[in-house]
Amino acid sequence: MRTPVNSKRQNPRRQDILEATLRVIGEGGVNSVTHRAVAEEAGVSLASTTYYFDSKSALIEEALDLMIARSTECVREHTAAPPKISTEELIDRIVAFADAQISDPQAFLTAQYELMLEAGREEYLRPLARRWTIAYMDGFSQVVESAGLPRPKEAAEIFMKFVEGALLDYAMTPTGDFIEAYFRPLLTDLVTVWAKGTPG
Amino acid sequence: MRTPVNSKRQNPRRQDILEATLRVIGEGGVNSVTHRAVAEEAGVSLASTTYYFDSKSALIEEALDLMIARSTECVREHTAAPPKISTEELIDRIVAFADAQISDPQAFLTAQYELMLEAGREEYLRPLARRWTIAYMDGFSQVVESAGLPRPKEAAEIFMKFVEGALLDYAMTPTGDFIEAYFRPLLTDLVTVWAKGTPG
DNA sequence: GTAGAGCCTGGACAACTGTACCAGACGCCT
DNA sequence: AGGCGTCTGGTACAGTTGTCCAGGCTCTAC
Repeated sequence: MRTPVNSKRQNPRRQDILEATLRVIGEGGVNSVTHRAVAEEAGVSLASTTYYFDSKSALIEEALDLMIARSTECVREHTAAPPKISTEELIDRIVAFADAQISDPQAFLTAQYELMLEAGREEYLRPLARRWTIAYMDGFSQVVESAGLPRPKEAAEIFMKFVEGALLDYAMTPTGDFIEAYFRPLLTDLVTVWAKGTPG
Repeated sequence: MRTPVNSKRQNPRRQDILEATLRVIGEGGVNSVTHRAVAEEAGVSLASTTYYFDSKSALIEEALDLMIARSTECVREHTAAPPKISTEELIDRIVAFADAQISDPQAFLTAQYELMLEAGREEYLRPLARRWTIAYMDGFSQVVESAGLPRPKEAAEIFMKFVEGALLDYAMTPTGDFIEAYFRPLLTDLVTVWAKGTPG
């Protein structure tokens, strides 16, 4: 017996298929994923997709897993902060995060929200979605705490919901200068009001 | 020539099909809509769905139209307010609205967000989605103004995004006492902080 | 070289899809 | 009664889908 050179799980072709799947999801949504569409996008044969993944849902689940991993990484990047930052820097960081979310192939933003909705229906996606929410929440909590805002837990919770709602709106109708013309002013209002108006 | 007693557009069976379509959307998402599923749900023959609607997308579009009409009605109901209300009543009204959104067949909540995402992709849904956003925004603006909060436009914008984000989270992982245990406290924080901490 | 194990693919299959067609049933007017 | 639109259910059909499998390929061990 020999050790397989190409272990199924880390075969580069397998990765290509996953990437292609994400692209397909981004373009047409989770439900536009078909073996054929993915295979064509990845430039591999149809059977490859069923060879590397037990079923379509397995493929989708793993693709979403990958997406979440990246999204989580993105949150961490933008929220990892030194112990003390100013309110202005807090705002900058959240703005930078939102910007990253929509600048990256805007597709993925939509895909994230789609996953959340799908998770409301499909049991097997719940853990994934939950993991994602927690990572989000952790990041926000940490950065808010670093800024020394009063009642950081509530603040993080509120800020996060606001960001989610705003990004969802953007996903629906992408507009030109969303970040600077719309998002930053509102976020600034929200954060400064919270910083000044909240009893410690 | 006679005027048809049963104009196609207001035939009760037609309405049944639309209602059934909404139920199907609520249960399995927009993409789970098939002529056969709708026909079975409505208890009519397969051909009826193609008889009353030119195509599947026409059926879906009209169903979403109906959904939006109801959702808009719901917003109006909860935000129509006398010229002067207290901050507490503002909170109560928004809470009541959120409660209505999730208590009604929770399905519809998911369907609304799905529509928003779909609108980001499909041109033909944009007008629908835009109409919906505007109605939402109008309602929030009005009720916030009635409460005499400072900078009502910004407040409405922020509150609405927060509500959207929170409801989206609920759609993802419906939890027991969402409204009273989670939503109301956070909203109260947000509104009172805004009311007290914002320079007029 | 040869054998054989793992890797990959073309092609097939049954299931399901949107849509169209048709023969007839119902209700209403003359 | 007769006749004519309105409506209904059954069925057909072509296209797409997920999944499977038999066989071809490549590489290693001998």
